[in-house]
Amino acid sequence: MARPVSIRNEQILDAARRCFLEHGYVVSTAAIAKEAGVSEGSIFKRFGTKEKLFQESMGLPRLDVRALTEPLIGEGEIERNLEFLAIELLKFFREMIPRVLMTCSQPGLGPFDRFRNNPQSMPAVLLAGLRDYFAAETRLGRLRDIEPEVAARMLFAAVHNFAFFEYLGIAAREGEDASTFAKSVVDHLWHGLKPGSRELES
Amino acid sequence: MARPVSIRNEQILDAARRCFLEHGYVVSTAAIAKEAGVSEGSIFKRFGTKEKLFQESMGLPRLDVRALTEPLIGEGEIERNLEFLAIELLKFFREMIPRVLMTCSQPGLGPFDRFRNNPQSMPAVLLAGLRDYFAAETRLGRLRDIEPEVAARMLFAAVHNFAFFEYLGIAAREGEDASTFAKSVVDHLWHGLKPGSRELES
Amino acid sequence: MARPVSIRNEQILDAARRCFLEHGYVVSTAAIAKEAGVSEGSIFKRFGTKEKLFQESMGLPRLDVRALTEPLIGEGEIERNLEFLAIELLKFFREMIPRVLMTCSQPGLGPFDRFRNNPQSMPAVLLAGLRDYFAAETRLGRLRDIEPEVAARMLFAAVHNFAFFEYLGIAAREGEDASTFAKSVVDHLWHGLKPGSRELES
Amino acid sequence: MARPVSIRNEQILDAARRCFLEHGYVVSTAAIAKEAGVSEGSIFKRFGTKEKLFQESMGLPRLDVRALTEPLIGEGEIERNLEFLAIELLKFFREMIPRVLMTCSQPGLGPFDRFRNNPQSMPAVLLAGLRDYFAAETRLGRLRDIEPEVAARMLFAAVHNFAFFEYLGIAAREGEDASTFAKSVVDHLWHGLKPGSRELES
DNA sequence: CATGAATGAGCTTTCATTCAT
DNA sequence: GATGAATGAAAGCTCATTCAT
Repeated sequence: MARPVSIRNEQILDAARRCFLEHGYVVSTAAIAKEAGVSEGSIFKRFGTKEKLFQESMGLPRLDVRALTEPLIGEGEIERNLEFLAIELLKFFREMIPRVLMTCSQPGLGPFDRFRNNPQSMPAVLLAGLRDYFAAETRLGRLRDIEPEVAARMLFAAVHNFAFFEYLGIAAREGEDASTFAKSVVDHLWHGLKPGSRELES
Repeated sequence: MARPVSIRNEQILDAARRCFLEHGYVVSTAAIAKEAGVSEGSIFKRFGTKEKLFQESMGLPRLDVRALTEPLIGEGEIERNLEFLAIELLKFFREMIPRVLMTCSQPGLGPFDRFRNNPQSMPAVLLAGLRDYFAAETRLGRLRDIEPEVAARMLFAAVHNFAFFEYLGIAAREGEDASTFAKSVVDHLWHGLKPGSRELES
Repeated sequence: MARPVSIRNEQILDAARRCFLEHGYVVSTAAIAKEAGVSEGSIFKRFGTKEKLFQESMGLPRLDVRALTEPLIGEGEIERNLEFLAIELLKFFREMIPRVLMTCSQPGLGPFDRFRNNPQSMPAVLLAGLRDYFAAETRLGRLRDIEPEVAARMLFAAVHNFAFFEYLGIAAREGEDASTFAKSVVDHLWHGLKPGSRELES
Repeated sequence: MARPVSIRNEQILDAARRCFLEHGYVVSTAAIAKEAGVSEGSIFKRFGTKEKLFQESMGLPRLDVRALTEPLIGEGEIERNLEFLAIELLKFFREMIPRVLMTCSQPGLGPFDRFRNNPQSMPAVLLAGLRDYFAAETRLGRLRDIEPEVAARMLFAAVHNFAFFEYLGIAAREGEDASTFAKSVVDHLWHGLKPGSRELES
């Protein structure tokens, strides 16, 4: 009986996300409304305030890391598994990093409250998932007796940094693509830097 | 003959830095003036616009990485050297990261223009310095025949990530301190993850 | 469907005109908003900048002088016709002069650009209209063989000066009203100053 | 014994006049100081406020019209005398008009208070001087029995209008110079517009 | 439900004026 | 006397939010 909704929330959130990422929090709600093709009134009917709109549009995606790692435990070559995980992580980071960086600009709105000492926060959960994978493989003897937290962190950090530099346009290495990077990182992580360590393999 | 200058630029820049980092770019110039203990007029006399003030106050510190690495080449244990470098990097990142993140919130003012494809940008120079150190040690045979770019990036990434998580308050590991972290990272990077690689040492 | 417009542009322009004429360009937009009974925001929504508002509110009225002169050609007594034109011109100048003077205060916004060497500008068109009337009457032999530009200019100038003095409150002659002034001017212009020229009539 | 004054008031007033005439009252005191080559402080030491500076720098020049007219009474041809007076008036108006127009923009500062109903004001005095000349010549029978106020006003108005249009850049007539204009005006004023009035001369 | 006109608080910026030297 | 650094009040303008339709 009532008039049906004709504007989808996603339509507004997508536009808001584009605007915020391009211009920062200071972009005007009028600009967002125009980008979304709706009236300013509609935005406020739905989201109440600009802050709420910002938070919702900058909401972090989730990655079910356990769904990725569990099938790998004890299966295949570890190096291949790690490369696979690196690539998957990278896809995720490419989406996440711009949003995290943008929200960092608004302390109080930002991820600070959500992240601070919160083991349920997305990065903490993600890291825990990786750590559990390394722990499982260690228990199976497929890895040296390492600290799984540290190994997980190093893989995570390498990929995070790659995505971060990519986003900022920092030219770390000429024409480096993601898969080459993943292979190199895993190779170095696997064999270590110590001289002689690789040669002993044969 | 005229009234002498009684307000140092640093006094304003420090206040601006504190305000921007605490509240984001949206903090008002009035608040900055109050924090600095000067009039708004004085701020604009010195810096012209809020944008300029933001850029100057968020200006990135430089780290002379070669001054750190050069004395290390061929000297002492590599692992100790890497731990030392990690700690120094961390000190630097703790200062730099908040500024980079904050400026990322204002595309157009931000580091984007300064970073994009610019091999003279601070992160690129820093990374190059580390790479050269790894290359030098490799040439001396003190490292396995690795890709120095990759090794440098992995160290850089690990420290960067540590500082990043620290800033965001992400609880990666209970009560982990910097020096412990550095030791662990270097240990894993040195020996690698491959089973058996450490035991062969003895 | 949206809220209907409830503020007419004229409402703002009239208020702006009153304020500018009373206090000069330096009057604040806040004062204009108050005078108009609207918010400052509404003024800027409509006119963009104070400059634009000034220009629009000080826009010069037009006088269709040909519509006035054409019915007069060859009809009635010339002296009466000229008195009629003087009175009409005066009405127009009373509205126009304050605006021209006010805009002269803002070189760059003022009438300078619109007037300079522009034969389509209001004063030029007005003068041309008068000149054509004098030329037409001269062709009909109802005027001495004069230069119509000069005659037109003299009538125009006399009325312009009357309005100018009136606006500035310069007491040129005790208690002189417009119609008396018009009669006197036309009389002197018609008969000239030369002695004996009038007496010959009878 | 005391330090001698090293800045002349004229230096400041000239600069102020140039600035006000070019940019209007809104020009900043800083700009005036720069133009004058002195410090802002010095301006305020001398003139107290911007308003006072404006008024002093826009002060109207005086013309001793009686000194011009009295030698002419009863001497030479009237037409030549009137042309001479027109040219002298024009020189004066060229200096005066920009200042009057500029001050009109600041009601309250402007000439309003000085002009309003003030028979001692410069324009009133000027006009009275001209009127007395016409009256004197009329008494001598060298003019038709006219109203001297009106004749004076017509001459004054014609020259005023010429200077006014010149200042605004209004193209009244192609390539008209001052002396031609003066001759034409006096000729028309002298002989009048009535047909036949000239021919009777011979 | 959707609109966009209207608002007013608050922003950045300017600038006349003061003051320490 | 002369300077120009410093001020702070107020300006022009923006924009998140409300509201009448």
